[in-house]
Amino acid sequence: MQESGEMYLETILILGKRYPTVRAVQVAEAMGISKASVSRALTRLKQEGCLIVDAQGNIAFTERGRQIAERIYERHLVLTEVIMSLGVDRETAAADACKMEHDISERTFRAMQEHLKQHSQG
Amino acid sequence: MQESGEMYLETILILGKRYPTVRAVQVAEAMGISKASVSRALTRLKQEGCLIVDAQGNIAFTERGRQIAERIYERHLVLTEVIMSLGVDRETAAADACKMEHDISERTFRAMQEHLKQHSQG
DNA sequence: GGATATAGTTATCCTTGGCTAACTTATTTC
DNA sequence: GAAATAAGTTAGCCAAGGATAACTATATCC
Repeated sequence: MQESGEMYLETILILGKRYPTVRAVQVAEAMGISKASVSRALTRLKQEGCLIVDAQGNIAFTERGRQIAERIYERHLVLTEVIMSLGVDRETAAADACKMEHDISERTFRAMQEHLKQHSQG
Repeated sequence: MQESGEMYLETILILGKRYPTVRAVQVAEAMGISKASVSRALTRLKQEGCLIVDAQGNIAFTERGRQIAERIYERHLVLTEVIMSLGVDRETAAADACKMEHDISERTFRAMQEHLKQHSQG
């Protein structure tokens, strides 16, 4: 799974928390890219078994797709908090988290999460 | 400057610390990519005013190129230490630092560096 | 000094991931 | 129900950044 695929899945997950249904045009709007690009990306993500799109154009996750999306979204939230705990403003922290969430190892992510727990509870 | 350009410059900087001269073939070897790819990348980096290659094939930095290389290399070293300070092994930390070094904002980087200072000095 | 090694370049191809333009298909709305 | 709007797809373009293959140029080794 490439960074861009993960970004699509994460965006769809977040849209799904706000709206009863999610369609391609909302993804394009949310990500600030053309609907042509979204259309092609959705085709790839369907082929990769991450998404299902019904006849009405409603986008749904497969189990695999949901797992990837939730993993990335959890990383996004935790990494944003970790960076903010160092004194960085929320907007900068979120932007940096959005890059890091795709890159870092499970080990480093868990270590950062653990560090946050220690320092937010203590 | 794209991530890949930064990786070339960082690699050349590190090779320059170990060897009196640096040539394309060493860069290819160090990065594990073909010399054709290196050749084309060096052409781009020359055009962007980051590198100079003499008639013998020796690669040298311009001021601009050196600044980019050193900025990334400093990030690499500091981020590796930051991640290791969370209990992650050096190899994993270095691999993650290698991704993060290209992505994160100056603000977040400095905050991480500051955090490391506090916690290493005690 | 001629054959082999090594180094570097060029041409061509691939994939990813953007774009616009043009088309089709739905859905509204009068 | 016809026209207009919205949604989605397809085709073709671009740049980045990899790859091979084939070539040139330069060392090095009998």
